[in-house]
Amino acid sequence: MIKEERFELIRGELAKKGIVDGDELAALLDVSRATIRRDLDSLEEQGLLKRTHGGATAADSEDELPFHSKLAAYSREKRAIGNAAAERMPSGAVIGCTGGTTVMSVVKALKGKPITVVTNAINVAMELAPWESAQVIVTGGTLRARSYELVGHIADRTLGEFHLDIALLGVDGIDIERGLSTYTIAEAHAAAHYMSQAERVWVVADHSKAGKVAPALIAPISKVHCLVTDPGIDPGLRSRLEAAGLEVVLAEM
Amino acid sequence: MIKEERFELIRGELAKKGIVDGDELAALLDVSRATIRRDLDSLEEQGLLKRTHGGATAADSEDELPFHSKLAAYSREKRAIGNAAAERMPSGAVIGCTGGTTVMSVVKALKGKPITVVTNAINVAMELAPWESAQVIVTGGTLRARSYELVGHIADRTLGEFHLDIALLGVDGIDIERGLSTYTIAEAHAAAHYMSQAERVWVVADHSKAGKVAPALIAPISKVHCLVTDPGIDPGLRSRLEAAGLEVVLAEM
DNA sequence: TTGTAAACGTGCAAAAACGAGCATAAAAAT
DNA sequence: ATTTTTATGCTCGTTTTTGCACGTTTACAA
Repeated sequence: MIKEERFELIRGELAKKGIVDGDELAALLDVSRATIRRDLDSLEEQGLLKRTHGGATAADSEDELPFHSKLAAYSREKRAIGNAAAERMPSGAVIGCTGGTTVMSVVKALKGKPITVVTNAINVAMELAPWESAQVIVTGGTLRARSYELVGHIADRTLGEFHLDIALLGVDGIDIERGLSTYTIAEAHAAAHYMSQAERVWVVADHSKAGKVAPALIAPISKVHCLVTDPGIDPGLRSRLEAAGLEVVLAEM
Repeated sequence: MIKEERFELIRGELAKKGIVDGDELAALLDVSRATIRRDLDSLEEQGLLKRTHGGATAADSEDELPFHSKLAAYSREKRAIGNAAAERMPSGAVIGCTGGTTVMSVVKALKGKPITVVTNAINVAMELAPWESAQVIVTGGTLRARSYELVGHIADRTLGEFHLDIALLGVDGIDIERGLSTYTIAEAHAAAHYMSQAERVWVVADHSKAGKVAPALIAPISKVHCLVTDPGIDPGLRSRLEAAGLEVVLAEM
């Protein structure tokens, strides 16, 4: 029996029982405990399980969170932006939220506020689920692979039934000429739909997005009422954005 | 038996009974009282329970994790049921899923299988999000407070647009006379709707639900094709269920 | 309030598990 | 065929965990 074969069996046992015992594995696979320990070490290094004394437990099944990696970038700035945006959010507002890590920071800071949230991002909904203060409406739709956003005609139809006080958008690019943009058409479409249903449009983005243009265009700057970003934004760009009639809020850090 | 295994069983007992006795645990786990006391100390430090003289009670700060605590009750049985149900799930099937911890166990075991899942539970959707093998459709709707289920006319309308191969239901009670039942009307309504859209109905429930009747009735036993449960079910009850034309699958533990 | 029995905590010794190093055996490369 | 690499099992010293003993504290009832 080769190593990979053992790895497979160990993972199988782990999936079946949740907890494995070193002695049992040694007997089951007919190898020494030393080998089992080395195997468990390897598997732990791959993040497939968590070692304990005497065996191992299933790793907290956050196997592939494509968001965790992104969250690391500018996380300080995102947190500050989240707090600033949440602070300015009026109680009782009906808010439409796209997905995205910056929007998630705002949602986290909104905990406990009496608001209504309409969203097509299930991670936003999950975050608010334990809090009775917020009423949460999920649009429904098809879950985009490796994302947490719902898209398609179901999402569109549901969103069309709501009037929003504020559309809260996270974007990948914000530019004077080209306006708001993001990486995928589906996200751009959802963002544009939120804007069309909303009284006011707030954009949250760290300063690295300012001046950038991503492939999928959403809308011109003129449609945006407020941008919440961090103090790292270029002052000249900020002036031009304000000259375009956009309120720019700099989060305190 | 390793320490983590004891921890899990202690949490399970706690979730089942709400209060545990040190002597009972010592007898059940076949370790000394000193070890039990040390275990309880550890678990208290993790905030998973509250120590008392002679044992421990469930921690009351369940605001943050309304789900984790529930998961502990019969977690071994639920995992076994999840594996058994997932194994019997045909590739490519279109499955409708309610929420509930037992259904979540099945969904976790379905990782990597090529299936289509229609669900009104956002935690189910979150679990499947990283896996490209599954196509996930979320019904949308209003998020029930402190739960992860979407309800209301949006959920109904979306669900009505789908034909399901299998309705996968988690219930709180399954009884010969009264049929399937659950704790809230909203959940019962959702479950009944899944049933009406599905070719076949599978119910997953640990043996503690067998013979019980919860307040909100869903449907009679005759509408169910298959029950996946654990070997702890009363043999007489099992016979009567099978006599009623229901296939009963006992998960291997 | 006071007595009593059960439970608690601490110190200590035994047992189990761990990590590191080394020798052997198998596999791969030369 | 021989060398190099890799994998496995074993030993030994160290760390962690467990069980027991004993004095102290707590809960319950008279």
